[in-house]
Amino acid sequence: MNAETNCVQVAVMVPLRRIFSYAPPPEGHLQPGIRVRVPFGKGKRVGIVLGYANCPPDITLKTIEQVLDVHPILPVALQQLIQFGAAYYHHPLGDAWATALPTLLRQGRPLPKPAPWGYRLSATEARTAPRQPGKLQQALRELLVTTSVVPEAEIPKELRHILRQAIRCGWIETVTEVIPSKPVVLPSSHRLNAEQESAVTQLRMAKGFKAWLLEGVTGSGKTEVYLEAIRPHLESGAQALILVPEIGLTPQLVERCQTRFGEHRVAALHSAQGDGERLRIWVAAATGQLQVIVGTRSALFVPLPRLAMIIVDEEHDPSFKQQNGWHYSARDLAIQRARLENIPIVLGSATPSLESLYNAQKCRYRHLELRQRATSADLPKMTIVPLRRENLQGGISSTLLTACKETLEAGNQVLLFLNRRGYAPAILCHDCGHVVQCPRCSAPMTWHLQQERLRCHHCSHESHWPQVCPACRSAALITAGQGTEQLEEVLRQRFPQISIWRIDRDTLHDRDALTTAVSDIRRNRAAILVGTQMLAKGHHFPAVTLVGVINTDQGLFSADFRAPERLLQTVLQVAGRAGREERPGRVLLQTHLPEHPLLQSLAQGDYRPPAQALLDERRAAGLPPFGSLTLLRAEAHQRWRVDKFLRAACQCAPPALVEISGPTPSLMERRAGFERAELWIQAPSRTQMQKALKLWLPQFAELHSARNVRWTLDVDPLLIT
DNA sequence: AGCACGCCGACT
DNA sequence: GTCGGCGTGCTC
Repeated sequence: MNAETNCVQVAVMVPLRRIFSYAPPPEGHLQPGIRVRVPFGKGKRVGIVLGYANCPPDITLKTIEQVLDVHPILPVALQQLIQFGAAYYHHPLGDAWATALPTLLRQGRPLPKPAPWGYRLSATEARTAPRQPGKLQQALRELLVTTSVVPEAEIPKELRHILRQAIRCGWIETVTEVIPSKPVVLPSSHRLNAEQESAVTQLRMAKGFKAWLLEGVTGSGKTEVYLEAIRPHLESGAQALILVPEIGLTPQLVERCQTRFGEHRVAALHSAQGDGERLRIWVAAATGQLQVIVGTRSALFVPLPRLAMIIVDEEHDPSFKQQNGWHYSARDLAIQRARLENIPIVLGSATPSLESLYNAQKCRYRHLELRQRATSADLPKMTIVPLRRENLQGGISSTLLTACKETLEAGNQVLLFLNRRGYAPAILCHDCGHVVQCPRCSAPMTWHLQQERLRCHHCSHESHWPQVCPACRSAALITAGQGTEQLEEVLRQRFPQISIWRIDRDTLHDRDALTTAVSDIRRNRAAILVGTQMLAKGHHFPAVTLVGVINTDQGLFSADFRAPERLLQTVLQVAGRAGREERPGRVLLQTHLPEHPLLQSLAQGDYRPPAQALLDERRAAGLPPFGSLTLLRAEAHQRWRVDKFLRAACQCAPPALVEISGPTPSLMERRAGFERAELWIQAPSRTQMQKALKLWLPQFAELHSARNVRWTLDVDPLLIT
């Protein structure tokens, strides 16, 4: 045996930062990217072949038990993407692969055969003269004689059952691979304005890798630009990938793509689908049968052999960053994928992340702007409502109540945004001030009136309303603060005749609930919508002319340095719900800090000036996107173990490359019964950060104090929780 | 992450 | 006398 081929390197799908070696199977040479089943410990695991290596002959290797694929399960570019992403986020390679593959493939199921793409006359049949009885048979034959392969989608419905019969008889055969048929000319769309036109033209001219930031105010028709930019690619048979932050946004976008490009060319891919359905779509994408995939984070890894363009919609949205397991940013890795596949990528948003704005300013991205709303509706007017000395009812000022009344009387709709579920975010003792805490987290319990339960929003803990104060035994416990449930209650008392919808995770249970609610709302006249984040994203409510932001101040005091940025983005996002169609809208921002410069700037209605101010603050503080940030988080049942580990990690840090602060307790010191703390690691550049982590990580992984401590690295963290 | 081995409390 | 708690150690 060749010295270089005596053992196979396998990334086993376990969260271990190691590659395992196995003796080759009798099947012969295995290409990188092929799945194998290997004996591992007591059991068996699925792994990915990485290549061959020269192993010392004295160690005994187990043998690869089963080769699961004939060809690599992912094309080379995606293999490289996973490799890159695992290295960049310092995550075990096998686990990164597990995250990237659909569940059934991860579990070792064979790659299913693709559904038939089209049909043709079998070789013998094509030569013989037509002799099929019956009109339908004759029609089918004529259809197939004129074209070499007829796509599934072009077979008329009434011929379908005859087709199945003909396949059984053998005079027609199925074709799975896509045969690029005559060039498709897709029906053209409605008119673009000059800005959209110019953006589309530039995007269509892009050749090879190039990143674009498409910054367009809400209602400026970004989606239209995406669709028109990918159109020529689809017409020539290529594919496009559209990433969206949440499942809630997929149905409407998929529908829009389908009406324009044809139902059979477009599919959604997201976690609410069943494993089987997901795999079917994955295979159809991988064989080129589907041309447009609209998907959430994990759809980034779907193989698309003729991929021509990637779109990341709402690129600023934090959902693109995975919060557990492999902490990757689908937006950042999408850029890497575009680079590896040498294709253009578009990041779109009305409120781009400061990272992307900065990259655009540094000319790393080409900047496209849409300043006009596509419909002639004006941007809503924003007004600050000072809350000091206001008489608040369930958190609503009389100013906002009056505005609601006027709006409803005019037959229009009101949207009230409050990013807090439940009835009250806390309950406290009127006598001693004690706040009822979750026993397992350092967070107050939220009161849910309908279910009559106290719930912790950070772990699964629930309890009932306490009889007496746990601290002083007083019975005078009262709710503190307002959640959406309470807001809804107050509004029902105030406007008994008006329909009120509350949209949050507590009122919407299944995945269609939001879509149903949205269409109900659209059919209604005067109505009030109360909701959290969920309501703010993407949906159009044409009759909404008043938006009230109940608790604007929430984002101004957070210890998370990104909170003000998110505040800007969220407020402008909800503001964008108002005054679409031809009705002018207005937005009222309730605040105790009316003079706050950020709010003053935001109230002008433009994103850019306040965003630029925040960017300048970040520069001064040396925070991202200026310099690179990584968090080393640790948690354990005992606080001393956490500190001991983090201090030991500090000790062995490569000097001069990075600046370390901490250990500091996490924003939420206790969560689900774990004590948590973290180290802040800063470096002047991403490159330098990577260099340091590469030297550092293997060392602290070996630390004695690392036992009993769960630790994770979060490179480019988004939420400081 | 699993899964086993390994030493100390409340039960048939 | 056992059943079983989760501490700790390993997985080619």
